[in-house]
Amino acid sequence: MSMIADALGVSSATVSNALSGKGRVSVDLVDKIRKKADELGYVPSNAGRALRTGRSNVLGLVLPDISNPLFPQIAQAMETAASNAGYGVLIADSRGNVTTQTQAISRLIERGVDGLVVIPRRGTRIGDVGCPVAMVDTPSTPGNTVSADHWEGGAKVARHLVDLGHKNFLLIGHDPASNVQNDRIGGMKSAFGRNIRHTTIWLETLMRERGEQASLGLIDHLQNGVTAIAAVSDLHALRVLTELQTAGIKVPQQVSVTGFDDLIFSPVVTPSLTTVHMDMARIAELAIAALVCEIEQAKSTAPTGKTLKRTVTADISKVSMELMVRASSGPAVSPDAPFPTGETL
Amino acid sequence: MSMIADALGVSSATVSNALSGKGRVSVDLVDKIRKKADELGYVPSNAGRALRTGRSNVLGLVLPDISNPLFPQIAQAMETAASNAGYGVLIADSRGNVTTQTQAISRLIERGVDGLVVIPRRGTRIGDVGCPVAMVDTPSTPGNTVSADHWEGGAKVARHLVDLGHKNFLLIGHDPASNVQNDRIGGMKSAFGRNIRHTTIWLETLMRERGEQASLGLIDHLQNGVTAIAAVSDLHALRVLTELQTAGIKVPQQVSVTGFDDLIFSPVVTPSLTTVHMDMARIAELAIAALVCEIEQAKSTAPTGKTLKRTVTADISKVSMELMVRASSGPAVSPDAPFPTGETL
DNA sequence: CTGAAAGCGCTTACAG
DNA sequence: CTGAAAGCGCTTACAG
Repeated sequence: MSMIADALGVSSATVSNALSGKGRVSVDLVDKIRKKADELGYVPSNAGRALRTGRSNVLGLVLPDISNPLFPQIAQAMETAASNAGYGVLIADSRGNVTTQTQAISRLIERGVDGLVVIPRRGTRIGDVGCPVAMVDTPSTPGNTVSADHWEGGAKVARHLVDLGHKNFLLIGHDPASNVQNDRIGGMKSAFGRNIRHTTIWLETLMRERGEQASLGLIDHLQNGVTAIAAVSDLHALRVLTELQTAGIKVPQQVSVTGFDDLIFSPVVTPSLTTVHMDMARIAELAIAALVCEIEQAKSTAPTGKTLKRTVTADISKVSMELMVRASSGPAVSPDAPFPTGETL
Repeated sequence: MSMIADALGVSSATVSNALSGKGRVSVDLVDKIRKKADELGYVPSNAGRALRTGRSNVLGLVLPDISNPLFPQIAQAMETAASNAGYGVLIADSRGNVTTQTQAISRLIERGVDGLVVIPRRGTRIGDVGCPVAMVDTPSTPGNTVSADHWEGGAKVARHLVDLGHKNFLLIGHDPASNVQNDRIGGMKSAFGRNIRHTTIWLETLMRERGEQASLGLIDHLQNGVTAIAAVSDLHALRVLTELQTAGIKVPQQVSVTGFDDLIFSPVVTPSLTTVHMDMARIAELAIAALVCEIEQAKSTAPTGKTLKRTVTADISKVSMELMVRASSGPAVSPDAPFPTGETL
């Protein structure tokens, strides 16, 4: 910056003012300075600015464990939203447990992030960490900033299946401690009338009891009259789908299968998976906006002495989910017809 | 820091020396300073340090397009490796095209990263960006720093299938411009003797010609004697697998199917997918190590005036891939037996 | 073994 | 409209 100032015979203060567009500099000088800056390939030093302003323009993104196939969507959406707001994104993986999540958070704080977006591990609460935090989990989680309306999503798939004539459901969850999964399943149940039968199985519990490779016992359920299997994730839906297909059972002719999240493989498998899609871009935008707003306020609070109340954002905290009807769901088999046994049963 | 110094009646220089362990401070003073620092909850300012040392201790990770389901593994491995080396990771998504890749890179540079790990878009070359760059693509790409030995991986699956008696292959790629995919397919072909027949189809080409939903025409190939289908990604293998199953064809009894990358769903589908696994943790470690090494050199180069040659690391630049034999590959159907037609053919 | 001093690159009152 | 000056928090020669 001082090079520009010297080259033009002005002060560095003027250069700073010109480049930041804070006015107070004549138009021609601004032009000359801009030109010179480009010419010299000037790149402002973040460190200098950060030291002076006390803000790094970097946000931290704390993700739960890696195995979540939704991670790409989340990270990409957050990066885009942050970048549009002028922020960079530092990532941290909380690798499963709460301890590493805490460590990850402090590592980010040490790096001087201005705020944190955290996708918490199964509803862990984040204490006060000394900087603004936007939490994205599910509307029912206390402290949640923005998230998809998982409950509504559950209700949507369930209604879709009920409309197709299904009356006997198998609901598949993974982790009974997950708020998101509970909301999805809760939403499904809320859409069932009293003449709908349904049972829920939690894969983690099942696998802990019977081992990783345990069969899901799908066939038994089908013989008990289940005609629709709704999973809380496309990953589980895929597992169900392939297990059924291998047993010679036709989807959706004999059973309908639905998932959640619209994962990358969902549209390309055969039959393509009916699922519920999340508008991650929107969620990220809102989360980042909330964060940036809090950061700005924090800045203005100190000088003015006024403590601005956090804007109540209850009305924008739920982002609607979209039902994607594809090929894996269809009309229920007539309830009178005996269950058509698959060839390898 | 000055608070600690004041509280203890020493200079901030001493506090700095004590905390950084650069010696030159008596043991008891170090102890006292440490204690005080903890007591006051001292967190060193990255900005201050960065401004002074000219290094941010942050690395940039440039990823190609979001749809790559390998992204979680990559990001997580890089974050872990970087974090172990004392670096944070700033992400940037190059969203498809080369222009945004370039923009992403300059954004990271502006944020003051000390180095860049870039997973390039289909073999785009990265020019001089003014900071150390580690590129992870495939050994055959000029300028590649570290990567899995995709060629060897291809050879491994192919050999596995040949050993099972397969003599007629369908090879499935996606993007003919991808170095990685070409190496994988090249490796496969290298393992075929002269009595092996094989044809290759590229999905992107096919879909551009016939539309997104185009059938892969698998049945035709099977009727022409194909007994093994090897894809360059589990995603395509899954597509093939479900398309075959829906057509009533048994995997692996009638056809073997293999993929690449050991994606999250591969072990849980039925039949579980035979695939090739990449040691991302190792690759990330080596990439970060190479980068850190270059960064350190850059630092020491200036004062000493010596220009250290970049260490030749050709011998560690290929990380071996591991064949994961699972349920989707099996013995070839006898070449004499007529192809057993699936029920819906 | 410890301290005084300079300076990394920026921004922001303040004066002119 | 422009400039001189101070200071953000650290580290690093250099003196003592």
